[in-house]
Amino acid sequence: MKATIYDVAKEAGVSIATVSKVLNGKGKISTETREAIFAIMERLDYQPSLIATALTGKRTFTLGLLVPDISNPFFSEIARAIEDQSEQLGYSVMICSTDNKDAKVEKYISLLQQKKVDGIIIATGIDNKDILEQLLSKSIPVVLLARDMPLVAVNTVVVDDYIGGCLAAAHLLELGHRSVAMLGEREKVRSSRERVRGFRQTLEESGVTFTPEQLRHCDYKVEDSRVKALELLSVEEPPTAIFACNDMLAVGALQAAKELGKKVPEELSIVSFDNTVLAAVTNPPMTTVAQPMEHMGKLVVNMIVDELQGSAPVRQRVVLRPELIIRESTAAIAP
Amino acid sequence: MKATIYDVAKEAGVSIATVSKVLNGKGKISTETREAIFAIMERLDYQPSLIATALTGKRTFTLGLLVPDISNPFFSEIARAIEDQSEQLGYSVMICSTDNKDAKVEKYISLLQQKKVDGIIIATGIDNKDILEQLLSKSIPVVLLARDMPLVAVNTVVVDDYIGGCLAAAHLLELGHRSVAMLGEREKVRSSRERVRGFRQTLEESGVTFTPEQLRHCDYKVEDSRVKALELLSVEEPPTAIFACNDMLAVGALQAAKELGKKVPEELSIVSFDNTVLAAVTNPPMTTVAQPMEHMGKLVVNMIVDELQGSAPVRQRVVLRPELIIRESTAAIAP
DNA sequence: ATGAAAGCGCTAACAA
DNA sequence: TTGTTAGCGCTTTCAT
Repeated sequence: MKATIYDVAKEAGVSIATVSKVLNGKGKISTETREAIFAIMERLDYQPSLIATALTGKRTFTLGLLVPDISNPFFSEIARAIEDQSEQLGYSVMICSTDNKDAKVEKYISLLQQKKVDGIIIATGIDNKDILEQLLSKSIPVVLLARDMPLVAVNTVVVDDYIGGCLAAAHLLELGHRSVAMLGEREKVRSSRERVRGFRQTLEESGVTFTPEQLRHCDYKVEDSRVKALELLSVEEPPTAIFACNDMLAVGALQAAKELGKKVPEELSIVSFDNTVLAAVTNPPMTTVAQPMEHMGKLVVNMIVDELQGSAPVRQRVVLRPELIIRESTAAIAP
Repeated sequence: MKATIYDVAKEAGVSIATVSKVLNGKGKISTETREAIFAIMERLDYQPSLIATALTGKRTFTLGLLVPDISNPFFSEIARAIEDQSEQLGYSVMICSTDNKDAKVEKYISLLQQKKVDGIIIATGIDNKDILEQLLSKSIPVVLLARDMPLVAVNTVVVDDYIGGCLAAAHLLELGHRSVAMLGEREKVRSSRERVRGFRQTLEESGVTFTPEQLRHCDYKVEDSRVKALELLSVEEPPTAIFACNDMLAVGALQAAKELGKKVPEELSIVSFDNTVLAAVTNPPMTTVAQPMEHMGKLVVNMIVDELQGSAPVRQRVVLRPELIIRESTAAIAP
């Protein structure tokens, strides 16, 4: 079997307490025994059991990450950022794909608690806020990422969706577009609504009208957005630009344009949101409102670890500024 | 604090042994006390600590997953499949992105062992096979996924890369292509070499020559493959088709074609490998050799869990057949 | 049908 | 400087 602290102690002719001390660099231990013990640990290939450690009340050094779907590029990119920072700080991360189903959320949350994870990062939608509130009462650090529940007092890291919408609109306006459309996510998605709001408001401030018919809500599927984009483009006087709420939806718009024989960006400009790998890979490469994913991931694990360290600050809500990345899917309208 | 088994026992006026038994449905317990105990567990919102359970020698119900990079669509899609099957079977999964660095691999493996994961799925490259051999001596189930180390006796799930290469060549041949090129991964990547081998052999069997100059090795970056594709296409008599070793490289080829003003598929056919979301999202959608990712994920966790259940079969190597998905990036050569 | 007690591997007082 | 001992929360004989 694997060597335990007892094996090391016996082999070194000391008590387990001594071994434990050198292991944790605590107490006063003579250099000789310390060295000897290290040597023996090495020789026995001793690895302290984190399970046992955790049982004595210490951390498990594991974080839970709830996302809708880890195979969605946005979340897998975020996950990578979170994993990297976690690893830096000595933590591992457990991924949980919820498909945005409350039932799965509840199941995973309870599982994570049983596994005594040190903190939970929630990047998935939760319809029933009671689930979240109950979790918060459990004295385990929780941070919402890329999701917002303004009515709940919980640490949050989000991008400023409203500004993102503004950025997209301003860019299009600057290129001379006056007739634009938008592809949003389902209505209940808050961030999508905010993007719409910023987009619309910026347009209207420039005297460009944006009516409900110029907005379509889609599922997160290119097929759906393709169809919706087709609708948007098949009217009497089609828009010259489309703002899609995320990269995947923008792909659908791109396909619709191709289907209609419209050249992008010459005949139709498209701007997306997120800046995942998808945006860089389309043809043409997509102009997009980028979310600072690495930064978000880093921040969110730092917040959790800070809270664990006791330096528990007041509940905070960090709002990051998105950034417009101009690539080749947008152009000035033909004169 | 959280309720423990002691709280439940006390509340029910029984011993913790009894509670433990009803918890695990073991031993003989009168229906009355059983019901009573369940009621109390409910009321106290009692959740057994999996840490404590694990310490008594049982499973941790956690699997480790080593991938090069979880933000790479191929691996995030595989991860999703693994997560789903794990969840079905009651396991959680811990992700570890190694960047294909042996040092990170070693670090993560040791960490996973300390956390007493029940099994490890390795979908990352390992240069030094000693690392793997040492792990295998540890009596913890290990399965290699989408990676091959023929010299090591370890359970493996892979796709038949050779056949994949054949499929791509056969498709191109059938469309009339006689002058083709290929974008591979770095030479040390075994699966890439196999794809090349199948591709070349099928061509040669049809009397089509395939020389070393028609093959370029790339890093996993669209920028690199774009450059290499540009080279391939900038010769006297450029190929009429390119087979890229994975979807990302195919994107680079697509960009190169565009840069040269070559229409895909009219003037250049492209076939890729993997069938991740990228292949579906390009313009035109990519013809690709698909890996059965969901199936691979499912299989690999089943193998681990079977081994844990003691039904330990002999070491096996499961080779899945890839499948050609024809989309719009390939066409017959102009007459 | 139920309970007492040992043990899983480690940490943390408190002694010595 | 080092050792003794009591937990942490649960499982599992072995008694009763």
